Formats: sequence, C-alpha cells, structure tokens
Amino acid sequence: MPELPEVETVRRGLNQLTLNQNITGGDVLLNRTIAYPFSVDEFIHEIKGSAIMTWHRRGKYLLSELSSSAGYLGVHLRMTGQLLWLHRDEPLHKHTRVRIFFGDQQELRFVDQRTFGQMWWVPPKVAVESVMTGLAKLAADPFSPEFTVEYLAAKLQNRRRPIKTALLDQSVVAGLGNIYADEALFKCGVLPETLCTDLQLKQIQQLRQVIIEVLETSIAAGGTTFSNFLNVKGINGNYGGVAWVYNRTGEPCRVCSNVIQRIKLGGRSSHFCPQCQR
DNA sequence: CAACTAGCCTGCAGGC
DNA sequence: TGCCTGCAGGCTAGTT
Repeated sequence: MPELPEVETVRRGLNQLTLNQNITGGDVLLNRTIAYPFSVDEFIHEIKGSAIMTWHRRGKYLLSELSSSAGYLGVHLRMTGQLLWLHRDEPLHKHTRVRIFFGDQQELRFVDQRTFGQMWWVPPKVAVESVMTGLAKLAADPFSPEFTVEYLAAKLQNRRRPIKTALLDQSVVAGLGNIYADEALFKCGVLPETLCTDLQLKQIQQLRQVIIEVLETSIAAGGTTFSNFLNVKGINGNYGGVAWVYNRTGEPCRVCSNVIQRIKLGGRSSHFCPQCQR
C-alpha cells in the first residue's frame, strides 16, 4: 500500500528515468484504469507526441507535466499499483493495466493487482483539481511550511472522532496511510481511538513532529518493505523490519515487551501497544 | 456539517 | 486437496 514515502520514492525514480522522453504511443489493457478521459483511445491520442517534463507529487498523487502545453498525466497507485520502467520486450506481468511507450524500446508499465489504481489525462488550461477531483480536498503536505502545529490543531479542533481516523483523512494531512498513521501514533504515545478533541496541544505538537520523522525515515530508506511496494526499477524498499506496531498483532512491543493489540477503527486495522500508548 | 459505512477488487491465509 | 470466509486498504458515494 503505497503511502507518501513510497509515492515520493517512485516520483524520484521517474524524474531520473523518464524526463524529456517522448511518448510514442501506449496500450490500455484495463479500460477503467483510465479515470479521464472516458475514451481510452483519446487518452493515448492526447499524451502521444509529448515528452515528460517533471513529475510532481501531491499527497499520494503523481502528476507529470507534458511538454508543448499538452496538459498533465496523473497517476494514483492506490493499494497495489506499480509504475515500472522497462524494456518493451519484458514479458507482460499478469496484472499489467496500462503501457506507455517511449523511444529506444523503453516503456512505463502500470501494473496493478487489485485494479484500484487510476490514471488521468488533464487537458491544458483546465484546473487539475477539476479532473483529478481528489486533489481538491487534499490537505497540506507534511513537509510544506503550511503544515504547522496551528494548522494541524485547527483540523483536529472540536472533532469527536478517533485520531487514527483523522490521520487517514487526506483533508487533514496529505499522504499518510495505515502503516505510517499507526507508526506515528506509537511514536508519540497516543492511542488510536483517542478523540481528536481530547488531544492536548503538546500532543498535537509531538504528533506533527513524529509524522514528519516517520515519513522522512522511510523516504531515506527508499520506501517500505512491509507491503508489495516496488520502486520504478522494481526494487523493494528497506524501511522494513523496523515497524514498531504495524502488522505486529500478538508480537511483543519493541520497547516494553507488552503484546501489540489490534482494533478496528473506521473499518481499518489499527495496531498499538497498550502500555506505551495512552 | 460531521461521522460513519458499503463497495470497489484480487490473492492469500486459515479453518474445516 | 478444496471450498469457504475473512482480511488487506485508499478513496468515493451514500446514509445517518
């Protein structure tokens, strides 16, 4: 499940490999992967002939600027999406959904087992948020100057919902998913079911700090291994092994040896240490 | 408006 | 061995 660090890792890889490469064509193997436009033929037609200028990231969304003012190419990996930079002769993976062809027999291949991943072509002179509608409600990026304690406190103020649920809400903080939300809550010693309104300002300060730390650590390591994440070159990250609580139900806490517990919040698993988190 | 839930989808683990 | 159930979870749409 790619979260901000994995998406950022992919972005950096794409910026190393795909810049100034001219799109010569493409093939859509699963139509509903293309969220816009409705016609997959139009999608291929519109991106063809352009070069990739720069890849940007907003939350977990990837956006590439197309040359000659040809708009943008947008990608969301959702849970199992992978972007792989391959030679075009590479045998097709079972879950190949979209292929984008470049010169020198190179290919950007979108492989996605669970088919939730999406791609968009955003026409020029159109607000990207109007096409990639998820962008419209996106909160500040945790690494932006905008993501201050005051900003986070305002988002959590008077909210009677669990902090874990709030952290997964992309309009509260952009880029967190289930892994890093659990890890951040462990690191600041807060139970996932704690209501937002019950958090002290000091705890929100800590929370902001650990969110940034946890994400930075993972980016530095090239993304997580405790998912089937692969970077653009098909390599797994190496954040793995150091998860404090995520997916460690029944195992001893790395700090106090108490048994890691799991509860469901908002239909999602939350892992925590009942001793270290209060 | 806030909070919550179902649904989308495939593969895999565990029970019997 | 094979069938069944539950689980994995980002995001949207719909309900309370």
